[in-house]
Amino acid sequence: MNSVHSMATARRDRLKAELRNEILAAARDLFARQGYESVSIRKIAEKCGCAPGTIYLHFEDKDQILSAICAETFAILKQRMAAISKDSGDPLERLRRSGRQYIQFGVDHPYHYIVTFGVAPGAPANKSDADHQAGMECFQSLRECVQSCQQAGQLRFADVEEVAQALWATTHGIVMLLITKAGFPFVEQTRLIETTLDMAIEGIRAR
Amino acid sequence: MNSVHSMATARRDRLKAELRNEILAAARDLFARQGYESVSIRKIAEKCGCAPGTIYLHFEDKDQILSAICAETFAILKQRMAAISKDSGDPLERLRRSGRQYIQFGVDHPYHYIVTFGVAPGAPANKSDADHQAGMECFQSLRECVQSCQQAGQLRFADVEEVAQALWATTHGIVMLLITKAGFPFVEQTRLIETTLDMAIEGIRAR
DNA sequence: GCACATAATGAACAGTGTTCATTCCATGGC
DNA sequence: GCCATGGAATGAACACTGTTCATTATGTGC
Repeated sequence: MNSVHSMATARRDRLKAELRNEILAAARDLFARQGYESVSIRKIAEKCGCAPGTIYLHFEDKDQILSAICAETFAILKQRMAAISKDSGDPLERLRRSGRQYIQFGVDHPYHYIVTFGVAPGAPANKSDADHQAGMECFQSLRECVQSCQQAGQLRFADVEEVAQALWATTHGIVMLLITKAGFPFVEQTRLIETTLDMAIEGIRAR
Repeated sequence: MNSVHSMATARRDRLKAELRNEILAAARDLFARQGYESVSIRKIAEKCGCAPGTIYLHFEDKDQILSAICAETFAILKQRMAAISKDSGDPLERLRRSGRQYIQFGVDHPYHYIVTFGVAPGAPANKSDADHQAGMECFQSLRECVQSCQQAGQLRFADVEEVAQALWATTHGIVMLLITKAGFPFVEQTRLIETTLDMAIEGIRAR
């Protein structure tokens, strides 16, 4: 074979990519239904009709499967956040929508959120840089929203970075609470989220 | 033996409680250092010099060990929070001190905090009632602080529970961020904490 | 038809949480 | 002192986990 891009090679690659997608689809469904820890490689293999070992031809390890799913999902979040940050209208209201979007995303995709933002401190070397990169890009949109609020003179604070980080803490906090303390008798979720957003927005608004 | 409370029985009970505490101590240390998932029953058993099976004479399962540790941490925090909630002075300022104390506790005891508040999701049917109870009691002080703010007419919101939970989310968020994202280029820590507290307090203050 | 490269396999390995028949041993009665 | 008793401790065993790797199958190019 003198060419790397023969007809047959292309076909093989397509088939390989197909199985990869089947594995991802199976894993996505099982993770969402039963949680990451409860889903074994063998369960994923069975669901997509291949042997356990085969999965390791497509993914380095179990974590990489979750990472791949996260990458997909976070691409969506990044897109939504970026879209909002480019909207017109009152900057503070844009900031509120941005926060709402962020929180909603975390609540809707708890496992993806945990992997990217909720890693334990003791873990050595932790997750891949790609995971962090995706998360940081989402934060950038929030930063831009705060920036435009300040430029419109609507901020009570001088330091944009400071406010952006405080807002991140707030939204991150409510997501983590709702995710990890699901058993706690929280007030109705939407109402709690709106109150938190209101508190945060009114807390940074210029007087 | 005609009495259930003989001298010998008391001694046996004391020895049993001692081993229980040794197991807890070993588990607390290992969980904090390596994380819940990475610590096996056998590792705990080895560290406190007993057989794996012995642990199941003192705890129903691995989750129950974590629950017991969480209870301890809740107790410490509850004590500190309760002390502040009984202080005198401006209610909103008391609330600010309360939040500061909570955040400081988390930052000072990152591993305990993580073990108690940062557990992964997906737990089937979630935690025991004992965990809920401990959490409620700990949260009660914050609730009381918010309550007295409202009674003093200093609250912009009507629902005390709602505000208390939103404040919890905010403080929890900054603790988790500072702990789990230690590598992120945060603004100077004290300044970030004070800004966040300021944002929250000003966000709920009556106009 | 044959050789070759790659994909797929599934048994095997070291680990996990948990169980349970067995052993140990301090205690109480004689 | 000796023995029976009952709870505490054991550790082998079970069914599972993520992961590896020698082996097998399969589609491709000549």
